[in-house]
Formats: sequence, structure tokens, C-alpha cells
Amino acid sequence: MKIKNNPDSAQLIIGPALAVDTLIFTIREGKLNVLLIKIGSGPYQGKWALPGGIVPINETLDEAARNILEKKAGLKGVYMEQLYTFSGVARDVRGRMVSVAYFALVDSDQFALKTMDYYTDIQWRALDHLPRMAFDHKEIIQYGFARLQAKIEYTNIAYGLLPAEFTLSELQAVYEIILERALDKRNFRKKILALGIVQTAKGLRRGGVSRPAQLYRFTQRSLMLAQIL
Amino acid sequence: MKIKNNPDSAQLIIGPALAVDTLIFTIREGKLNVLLIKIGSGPYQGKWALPGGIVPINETLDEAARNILEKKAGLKGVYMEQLYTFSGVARDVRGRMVSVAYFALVDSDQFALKTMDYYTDIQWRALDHLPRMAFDHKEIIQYGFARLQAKIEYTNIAYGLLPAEFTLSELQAVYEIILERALDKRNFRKKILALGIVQTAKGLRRGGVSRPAQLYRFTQRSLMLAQIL
DNA sequence: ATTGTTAGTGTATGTATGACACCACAATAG
DNA sequence: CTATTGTGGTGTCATACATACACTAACAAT
Repeated sequence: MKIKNNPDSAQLIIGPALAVDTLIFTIREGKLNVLLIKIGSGPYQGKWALPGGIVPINETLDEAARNILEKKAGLKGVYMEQLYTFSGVARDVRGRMVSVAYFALVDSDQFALKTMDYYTDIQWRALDHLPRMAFDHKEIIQYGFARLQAKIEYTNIAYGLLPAEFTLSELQAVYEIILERALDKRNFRKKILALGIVQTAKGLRRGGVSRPAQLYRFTQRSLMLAQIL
Repeated sequence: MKIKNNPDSAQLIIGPALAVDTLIFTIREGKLNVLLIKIGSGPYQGKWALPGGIVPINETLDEAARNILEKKAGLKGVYMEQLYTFSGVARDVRGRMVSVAYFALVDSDQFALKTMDYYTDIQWRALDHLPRMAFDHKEIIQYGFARLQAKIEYTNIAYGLLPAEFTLSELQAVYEIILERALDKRNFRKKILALGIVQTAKGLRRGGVSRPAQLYRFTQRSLMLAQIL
């Protein structure tokens, strides 16, 4: 199938084109949000989409995902993991396109959004109020959300959504928002502390309306297995 | 990046070529095996590889995986699930190639292997005695094995490895081989029966050296969640 | 009839889970 | 200064679950 392979890193092939799409979750105002961009031209003009783009010939998918997220949405240094590869033959009306979806969780306070490239807007959008979306991106979001719900139960992946220091109530809120159910406060704290995935930081969260809360930090800010629920 | 898009299903693009590789596990003689083919020509001549091939322009990845497995290895009707997409820039010396790996479990007694296409051989090979392999296929196998070990603990995926009717001892052997540890017979049977993922079939497994065993069948021969271990 | 081999079964103990209510401490209002 | 409000922080008990463990049953082979 391959036609040509230039060592100076260009090759012409016949087959599906390859893209990556990035699915970035955050929590804002008590809700789970995703990062979307508004498409400014072409057949999907005015619709919203995940930040994505074509995979360059000389980059791995991990690299391409990182670079595309930075270029299209201005988010630097976000570590994503591969989610799934979507390949419906009609998923892009402009031609055959296979897309590898990546996802990550971020603390939205750490990033200022800026519109880039040929997009007309960029926004955090609540998962329960998604706008009209281009391609099969709604499906990608649903798939990623399911993965997130599963993964938060047996890993420490939630660290991505929180600042370096946080209270146990804030951590519990993250779990409740993602799992969409209430958790018992005492059992939750017992479990989290017994697992040793967090340690006390010095200092209290002051400035709230009530008793200050002890601050904690994750012992590891990298993916670890830990059966939480 | 796209150059051309013919509606009669051909498009020329610049970018990585896209392939699928299929990772088929089975159990033979008490060991976990994978299906490998021996490459007959080109820079990887004489090395072994997973059955794989280029994704046609008009097929989804699921379809391509099924068709390639049938065409390259003669296995029809095997239902695979997507494993991971591998994209190292040097994974194929012939040019830039991204590969979507699929995997499945089969009962090797149900399939006769036949060498096809330009391959010189096809064999089941024990996972602990793999030959020299082409591309990054050893890495794909390791990744798939890890996924299998995880997945057999919380799904009924083992049904793929067994015939329609089987004994509980045979089922337990499957678990012990994949998990590489011994399981307690009474606890295993208790758990499996309590979960209701199998039901008694009529008949006994006779012809063994000892007391005949009750036959069972899976209540569902499709992927179900079930916390087994 | 004896021996060998695998099938099949129950109990007891420790561990994890889930339900549940009150006092502590700070901020704020009066 | 006192009372009120709001969130932080803690322990126990009951139940379910996981684990460890040993003997009898049924058939085949001799």
C-alpha cells in the first residue's frame, strides 16, 4: 500500500489519515467540564470539537497529542494517556480519518485559555450541557467519561484535578462529582488515609466560612494503582 | 495535510501509514500461547510477527482486524477488542507506521492453522518461549498479556478460551495459567457459582482417569463485568 | 479388591465495608 | 461578647466477604 518513503521524513501513502484528539477534563463550579474549541471554517463551521489535529510524520502519538494540545489550546505540559482509537468511516465528512483520542485531567485554575489557530472560541463546557459537536466527538467524550469513572475508583488519577495542596473535603467532592453519587465522609477519609495516597501538608485552608481544614498533598503525583472504592 | 479525496474510496495523504495487528491468545498444553506468523521476505525475513496488515480505506479498524486475521491466519469469526495503538517512530524500518493492536482469546481446538499469503509459517507459540520477533511485536504481546491478566479478574473474558461445555477444574486451570498463581479450589468454585456466570450443563466429563466432573456452560458468551478475584 | 487420581464439599477466622451522629473550631451577625 | 451558622473531624458496630484449610466420593486401571 505504501507508495514512497523519503528519509527526510515525508511519505505518501494511500489509506486513512491519522489524527489525535485531546479530551481534557476539569472541575469548575462543582461540575465536570471538558475543553472545547469552536470551529471557524469548513463544513463544521460553528460547531464545537475537541482540540485535535493531524499526526506529523515524525512524531509519536504521545508527542503529537502534547504538541497539538499546546498549539490548538495553549495548554503546555499536560500529560495525557491514550484513550481509544476511533475509526468510523463517516466520522469526518471531509475524508477518511482515524483518530486516536487522548485524555487528561487538569486543574483549570492552572491554565488560562486562549483561542488559537483558526478556531473562533475556546471554552470549558459542562459535560451535562454540551453544545452541538462536530465529528464523533460527543461519543469520544462519553467514552472518556466512562473510563474516568472506572479509573478514579482504582487509581489516584484524581490528583490531576487538584492543586498541590487540598483538603480531604475537596478531594471527596471530586469523587462525588465524577461518580455522581454521595460518599460517606468518615468512610472516605478512613479509606484515603489508610491507602497512604495522601499525606498531611503543613498549614490549614483558612478563609472559609467555618473551621479551617487540614491541607494534604498527594504522596505521588503520578498514576498509581489504589483500590479506593 | 490531506491531498486528495476520491469518493470512490481512495485518498492520498501525507502522514503515518496505518496498520492493525492482531494478538490472539490461546491455551495449549497448560501454557498460554500466541498466534504468530513467520515473515517470508523483506527486511524482517525469518522473524516472527503478529498477524497484521494495512487498514483499507473503506474499513473501520474492527472490520480491518477481523478481515486481516482471516486473510493472514485463516481464523474466521473471531471477535476482538481494541488493545492499544502503537506509534514509535522506528517501529517499522520500512517507513512510518502506526499500528492499532487488537486482541482476542480463542479455543485453539476450534481452529486449524493454515499458512497464507506470503508468510512461510504460522504457529501457536508459548508466551514464555517467544522467538525473535519483528517490529515492536514483543512489546505488544507483553502489553496484551498485562491487559489480559487484569481483565480476567473482573470480567468473564475467559469464555473465549474454553469450549461450550467445560468443567470447573478446567476453568480454574485457565485462571491459574493466566494469573500465574495457584487458586484455592473451594473458594474458586464458591465464587464462580455465586456470581452466576456459569450454569450446569447436562452431562459429565467422562473418559478422564478419575471421577467424572460436572459440565458447565457460560450463561453469557459475551463480555460481562464480574468481580471474580 | 486395591490403588491412584481428580471431583466435590463446609467451617471457622480474620478483614473490609457500610451505616450512622456528635463535638470542634472558626467566621459572622446581632 | 454572645449566639448562630457552617464545615471539619472523629469511632463503633454489624454485616459481608475473603481466606485458609482436609476429607470423602466416584471412577479408571491394575
